[in-house]
Amino acid sequence: MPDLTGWLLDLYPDPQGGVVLWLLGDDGERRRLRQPFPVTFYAAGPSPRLRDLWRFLQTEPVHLERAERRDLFQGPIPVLAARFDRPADQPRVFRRAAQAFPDLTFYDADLSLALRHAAVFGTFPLSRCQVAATSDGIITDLQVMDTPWELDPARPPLRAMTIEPEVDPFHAEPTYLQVCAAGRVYCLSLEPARPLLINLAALLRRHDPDLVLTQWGDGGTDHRAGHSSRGLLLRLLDLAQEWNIPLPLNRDPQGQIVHKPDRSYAAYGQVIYRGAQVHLAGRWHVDAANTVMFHDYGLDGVLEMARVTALPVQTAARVSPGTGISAMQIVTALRLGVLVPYHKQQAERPKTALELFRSDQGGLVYQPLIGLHADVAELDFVSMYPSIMARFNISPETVPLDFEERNADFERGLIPRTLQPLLEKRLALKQRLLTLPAWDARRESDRKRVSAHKWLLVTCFGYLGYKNARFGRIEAHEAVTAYGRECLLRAKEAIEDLGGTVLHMYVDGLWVKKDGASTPEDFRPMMDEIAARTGLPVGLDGIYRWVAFLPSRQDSRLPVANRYFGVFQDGSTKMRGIEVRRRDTPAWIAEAQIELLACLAQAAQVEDLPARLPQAQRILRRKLAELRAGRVPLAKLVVRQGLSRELDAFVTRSPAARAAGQLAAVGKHLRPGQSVRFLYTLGDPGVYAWDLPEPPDPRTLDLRRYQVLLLRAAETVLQVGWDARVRGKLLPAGPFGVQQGALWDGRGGLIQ
DNA sequence: TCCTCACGGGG
DNA sequence: GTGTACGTGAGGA
Repeated sequence: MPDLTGWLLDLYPDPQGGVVLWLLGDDGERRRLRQPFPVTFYAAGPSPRLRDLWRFLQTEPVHLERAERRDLFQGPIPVLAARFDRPADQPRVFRRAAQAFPDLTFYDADLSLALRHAAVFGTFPLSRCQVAATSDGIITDLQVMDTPWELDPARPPLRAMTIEPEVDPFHAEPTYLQVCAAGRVYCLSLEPARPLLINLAALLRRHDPDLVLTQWGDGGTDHRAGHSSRGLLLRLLDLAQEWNIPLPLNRDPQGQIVHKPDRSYAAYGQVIYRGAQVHLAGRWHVDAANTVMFHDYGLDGVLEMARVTALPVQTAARVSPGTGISAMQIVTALRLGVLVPYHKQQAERPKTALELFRSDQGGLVYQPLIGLHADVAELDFVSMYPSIMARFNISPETVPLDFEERNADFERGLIPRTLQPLLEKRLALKQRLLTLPAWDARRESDRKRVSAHKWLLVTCFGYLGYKNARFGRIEAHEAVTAYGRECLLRAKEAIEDLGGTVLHMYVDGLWVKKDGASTPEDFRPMMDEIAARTGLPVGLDGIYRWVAFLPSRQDSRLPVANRYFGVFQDGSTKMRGIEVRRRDTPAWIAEAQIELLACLAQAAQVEDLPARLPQAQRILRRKLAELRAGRVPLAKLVVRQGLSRELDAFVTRSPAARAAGQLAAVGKHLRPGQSVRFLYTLGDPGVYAWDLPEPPDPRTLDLRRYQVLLLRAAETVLQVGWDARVRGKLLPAGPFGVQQGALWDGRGGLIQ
């Protein structure tokens, strides 16, 4: 076979030995190729125990030898190397070894084949490959011609097919599938099964898609049975078996369809639910309804995630960014010849009081000056924590060193090496976004790629602080936050030295005022000075015409960090920490708050704000009238809240728990991490779950409850122009005079 | 008044 | 096949 060039689509273990690679050739052919690819895991420990392990493994299909490899912290150590010509055997043999020798330390033992391949050949999903292969498809040479860091990689002519039922199976039983391929739409009735299967199989054969994009193809929970269920794809395969009609969902006839059950886990201080997964061989299955942050970064973001992490597309689509950055660290380690510790699943033990005390030092927060402020610049450090790790070479193996020492020439750590190209690519994409004209099709795609990078960078920091992480170390985590605080304080000094006032600081942002300064150029010297004093770049998020830092609701004399809203010079608004930003705020309330703020935003300067109040009051009265007249669509009044635990584990029956209870009563069991939707209703139990079979009765709506929610949200934004004692008088700065409830009479009525 | 629970932040 | 920490605010008891 002559040399082939094309894009790498997929890579997985070959049961016959080595790996299977799917290549989308420049000639448009999809080829299944095979490549010998031995993999090795290592064990370290006392010599007699390693000899025992050697004897233990002798009956297995493995080559054994003594060797020396580098541990990240200890440097070179003696190890027993176990090499497999058939990577498919490695997980099973390792499990046996780990069980029999729990006292030994294992390395490179639980690594995905794609990452190992990436470390050796530089492959990643959709990498441009040049391949020499024998006539029966065995690769003899493989060269990767590009890197994950290209801004404009050559776009492969991917074929996509979407398969979706017409409704979410959680809400109703679907009756047909809508299938789109090559610009055509087909509707396939789910009943009867025989023509469905024959037609779907024909479509799959005719279009032979590289990507099968579904809604609910993965599945999730079976709400009738209360356990994990078979999603759309598995149900189709069940049917195919029942009717004995082959359904070629897999492109690889010898490949397995991999099914992973659903689960709930704790992450980021909350519980997350992940539905069951179905992975195909030789083509990708992506379930848009079961893909982490698909709405945030879409298919472009998923492909970008796969490129930079080297995780297979189907995995990249479903894992959290934490796993993505971890994958990148693993590849870095493998390339450096550093051993990757086996990742034990340790139960998290409660932290001791000392640990709690130690970890108490997070980002620096400087309480804001409550009130309205004009001509305020918001300066943000760009990707602060990742930049600190890269700039000051903070990595588990390089801490502790103090701030000044950091500038000295130390060997680059594992984490900075991993982050550096990511930071550079993100910056380059962001810069290009600023220059691309609005009509350029690359804009949307770049935006999504930037978003995917952001999440990788953000989680890298959190991951450092997790004690079970492969390359985590709490001291490194603390070093990052310590540097962050140091940089923020240096920035404050720089601002004050140049005559500015810092109104508020929050982890990586500063809100700054300076007499006579109102344009970006006016703030430029400050930014340059901050960059010079900290070594980190700062960006100008914008200059507010006016911004309001809100007081605490519990005690209006106290400021709270990060509750504010304001209007930039270009007329756009920014809000943080208030009702609109919360996922559990009903759409109608959020829209009202946005409308009220848009009304205030028409004030070009602070002095014009009081004149906006009559208009704001009219908006509010109109909203209330809408509600009372029953003209608000019920869907816009739905509250959506996550559930952090199983139903019987709730100590207090919160509205969300009561709504979940109603669903459970009709057999729809929600698992931790899933969310429940409900309306506030009159009487007991005060809520009505949105997903109950019977539609809610609009007459039972708790209108007073919604009025309270509306007026509370209105009060949050209107207090800037409203004083309870001096009606309509503006309070330009300093504490607001408004008290909680000043706008309304407590019974849902508006104070006139 | 105290306790429980959900949420934010990053663009 | 994951991963922070902490403060605020709302609702229940």
